[in-house]
Amino acid sequence: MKFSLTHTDPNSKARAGFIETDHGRIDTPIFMPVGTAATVKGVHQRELKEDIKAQIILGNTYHLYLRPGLDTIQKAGGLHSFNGWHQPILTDSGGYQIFSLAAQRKLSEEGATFKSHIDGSSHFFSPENVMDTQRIIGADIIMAFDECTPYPCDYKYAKNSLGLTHRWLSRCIQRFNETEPLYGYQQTLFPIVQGSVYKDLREESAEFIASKNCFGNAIGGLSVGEPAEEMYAMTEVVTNILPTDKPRYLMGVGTPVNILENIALGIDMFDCVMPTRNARHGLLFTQNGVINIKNEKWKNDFSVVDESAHTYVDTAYTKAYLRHLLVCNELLAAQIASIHNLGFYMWLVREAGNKIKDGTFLAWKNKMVQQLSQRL
RNA sequence: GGGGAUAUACCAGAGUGGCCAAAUGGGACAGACUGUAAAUCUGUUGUUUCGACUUCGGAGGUUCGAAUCCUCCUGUCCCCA
Repeated sequence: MKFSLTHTDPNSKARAGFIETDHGRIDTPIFMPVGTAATVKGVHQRELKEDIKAQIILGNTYHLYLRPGLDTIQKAGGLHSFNGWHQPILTDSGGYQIFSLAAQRKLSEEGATFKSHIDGSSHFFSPENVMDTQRIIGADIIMAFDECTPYPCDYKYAKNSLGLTHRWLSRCIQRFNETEPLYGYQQTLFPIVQGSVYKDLREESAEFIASKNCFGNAIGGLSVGEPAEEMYAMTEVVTNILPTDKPRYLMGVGTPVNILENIALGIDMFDCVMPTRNARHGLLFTQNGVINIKNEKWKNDFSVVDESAHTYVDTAYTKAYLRHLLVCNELLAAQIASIHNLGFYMWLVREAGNKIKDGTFLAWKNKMVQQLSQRL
């Protein structure tokens, strides 16, 4: 696996480049659609590749471990073979589930005990078995097992949690280095910076993570409810420390504006459920602002979904029709809206890359940030 | 022709003397959603100058007090002939 940084923006810390993996190339900056349960909800792999132009998607260790289970994934020959997506995949480790399923887990030095959200059964995740599990799932990029702290989070908790995440990271790296990929292609491990919204903890964490000299580095524990300004402040603190010659992944971010602002701070990789979840709930992202397609105002608007036409659905259907499908709770609504939103997100990061390459990123970003926040 | 039932907000439907401007669904209208327990969740849905005011098919009556009890009228449904 190889990361090449080809362009840096003279007016900001934005960068452009590409990652080469055994499943293909990833241009950065990149957005990675989230496909928790081995599918990006509502979207065919073919649409992901050909219409949306996704280059890498996510999967989730916790969800895939519970269903269909590791035995099935291994028999399938790994996640790529199982779901028919033969481009790069990244798996989250379950660290986010420590945050989102907090009521159903117990943390210890050794690891985390979970109650399954499906049937209530108990399961134990440790840095070691999460590495083994991600070997079996077989993603190209796998994530360290961390604790994603909530917001707000008091300093003492954040500090203790950070220590645990760091100790877990050392164990993750050791296990990762002791094991081999199962399916004949390379895997790489990304460690995760934590530290909540505390500058000194973020600095400490970024330095520790950088010292591990992994292929790429991630920032976690943000976009969990904190004001955007705090998110940006923490990103900046961390990107000032992380090495420039390695990709930086800001986990779970975000809105189109969040993505542009964080690209400007030197982030290369993003993922977020927002384009797909909000699509299912009727929110469309466009370069002129956000549309709540369920609103009555669109009932008789027979203009196309999005004149920008980043994907075929944008001109194949009208706003009035998409609104109708959503109001009727038709499955096609989720599909159209998801393809649209993901196509828009992919266009956004692609365009950001183009602007970085031709040196006009900052002005373009500032103009876009104004437009994107509008409510249509 | 005889007997019985029923009428509640946009719809369906609870409520059968005061705690009722009226449960609950649905619909409608808004809002939320950031490493997915999410095709989910939340709010509003008579008027209002926020103190009140006018409502439960219509008219009248009983009562301190009526969606609730009584009388008549109107509509709808069911059974028998």
